[in-house]
Amino acid sequence: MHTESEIFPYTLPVPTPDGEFLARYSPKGLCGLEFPTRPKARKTSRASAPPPRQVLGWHAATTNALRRALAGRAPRRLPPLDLSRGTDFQQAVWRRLCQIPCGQTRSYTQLAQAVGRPKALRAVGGACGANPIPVLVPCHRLLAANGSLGGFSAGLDWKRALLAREGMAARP
DNA sequence: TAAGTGCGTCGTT
DNA sequence: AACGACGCACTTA
Repeated sequence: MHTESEIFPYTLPVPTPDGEFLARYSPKGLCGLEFPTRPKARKTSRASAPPPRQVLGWHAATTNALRRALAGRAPRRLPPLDLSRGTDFQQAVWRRLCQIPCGQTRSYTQLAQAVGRPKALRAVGGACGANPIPVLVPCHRLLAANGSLGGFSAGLDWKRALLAREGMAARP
């Protein structure tokens, strides 16, 4: 018997000029995105179970959105994002991140205020580090209060590059 | 100015 | 109970 939980998540490659990202799909939508991993063997999608039509549609949206985001342009349309695996606090942070327009930045403090926990700025950093869909959920648009980069799970080079492509300059 | 230290704060493990 | 993708005050060089 095949239940959804046995088949999902589907993992599909996303070829981009920056390398091959990996997109993961739950029954609800895109639930994970991974930066290109260096030399190793690619984690392939389950060959035994071809993705349903719906997932392929989502994946097309993901591919277009990601390529556009990597070029420093706002995606025209996003696949449904499944952020349900996060805590309430994390989901609140992630949703708020999605409201920061391309080409703009906020501070960790500002985001903490925006989710109604003005003193939880450090926890906001933690939530960013747990962001399952980087780039499309733009955690790279959060900078430290003094304008410096702050941190980035995938490496500060990525954060710098993403911001630069959006026309943002990181403070030396 | 730049770099390092200490501490408050709070969600997560 | 310990640990951060923070921020601020303060000390040193």
